[in-house]
Amino acid sequence: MNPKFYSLPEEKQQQIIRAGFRVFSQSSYRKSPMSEIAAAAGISKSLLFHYFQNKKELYLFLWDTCARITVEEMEKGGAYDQHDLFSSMDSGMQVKLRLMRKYPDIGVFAVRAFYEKDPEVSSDIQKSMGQYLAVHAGKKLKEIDPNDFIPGIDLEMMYREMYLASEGCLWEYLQRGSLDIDAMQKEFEELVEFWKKVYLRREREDI
Amino acid sequence: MNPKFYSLPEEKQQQIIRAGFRVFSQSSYRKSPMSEIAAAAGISKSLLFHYFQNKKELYLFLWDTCARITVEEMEKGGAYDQHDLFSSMDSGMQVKLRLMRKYPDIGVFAVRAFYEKDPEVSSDIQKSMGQYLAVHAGKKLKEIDPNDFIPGIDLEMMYREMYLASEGCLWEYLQRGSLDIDAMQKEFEELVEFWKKVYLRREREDI
DNA sequence: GATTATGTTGACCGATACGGTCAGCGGAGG
DNA sequence: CCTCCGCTGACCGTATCGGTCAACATAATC
Repeated sequence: MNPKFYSLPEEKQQQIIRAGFRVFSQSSYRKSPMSEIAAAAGISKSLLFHYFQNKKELYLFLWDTCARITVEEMEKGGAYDQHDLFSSMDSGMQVKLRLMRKYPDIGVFAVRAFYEKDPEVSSDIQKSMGQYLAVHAGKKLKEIDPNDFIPGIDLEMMYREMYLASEGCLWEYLQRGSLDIDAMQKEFEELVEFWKKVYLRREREDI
Repeated sequence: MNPKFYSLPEEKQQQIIRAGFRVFSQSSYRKSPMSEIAAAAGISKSLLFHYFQNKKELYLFLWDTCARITVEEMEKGGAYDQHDLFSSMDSGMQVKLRLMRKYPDIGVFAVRAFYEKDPEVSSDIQKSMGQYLAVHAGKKLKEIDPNDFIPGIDLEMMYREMYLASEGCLWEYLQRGSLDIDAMQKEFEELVEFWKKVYLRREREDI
């Protein structure tokens, strides 16, 4: 790819990246035309080909960018640090939301790219994903203390249940085209409050 | 549309419908070619045009079929009947799962069609949706008794939380291409059991 | 003001894919 | 043998695709 892309004003770089995420998140690789990305970025198709040699290069660049900034933001946001269950879930979601504010379609793009079947790119995606997993694996949650929670509860189910509800929340907002991240954030925080009240031992006693 | 479609063996009708749901659920209306649907259905493009005058007619037929069979199955499954919270949630999900067994992509198709922006079909979709809503609206849940649940719980939050987790569960399974409905059903039942234990008053006392 | 370097585009190319048509194949029934 | 009918491959005109290129605009350099 053309190194001049990086000397572009940051605003313009992000415009192009956002456009790429947007278009590639809506259709498969093969059905996402360069012309559409250029139009969404507000530049000409020629200029897009000036920065990226071909479609594949742009696609893999976007995938790499997606993975890179996700890890960066996660580290910056302290999502890998050792906290209690709720606050680590909270910091993880905060990072996700901050990322979506900057790049609204990054989440859907990541999922689509990961499951992309087109032989022109699929193997590269899988290989790259493997490297990222190898580097950042093993960052686990601190062992949680069962005594913090209401007695008899299935902690694994509780965790999975919270995860699923978070995903469902995200997915529901993604469905409507115009995603209101402020509303999402507020709803997510309400969810966490609700879980604390229901699942935590001491909080329950306050009722 | 050609009435001969209905005199086709049911198996073949379903093949075509399934293929339509599949292709239209993966891309937008404009980017879903008839040739791909025909190939997925195992018939020639010509034959597809023999049963449906054009792409739009097929699309609207699929949308109508989707709405019709959903309502039919919901009624047959007793999802509109008056039950307690958990069992009505359960029967609703059972219907959804049974539908997905027969037409794996019907759910994603419905969502995509509802949010479809293409002017060639969007207005027809919205109009048709309005009619369905007008007919089947107002079927509400029975008033639930707060005394059944643990004291002090926010019932509205509880309901929304359960809804979100169900959606998140569905969405997660949909992401992996090959969806294992049996596993989904099992996991959903586990979720309901978990909720009962955590949210219901008498169940909690059993612990 | 002339010249050069840099950023950007519209027009264009060959190839492919699209929605839709149609003549005709092949098998079953008369 | 003929006729009907389900079904297809080949085809048509057009649109769109990935990618190229000459040229325009703008600003810096001399």
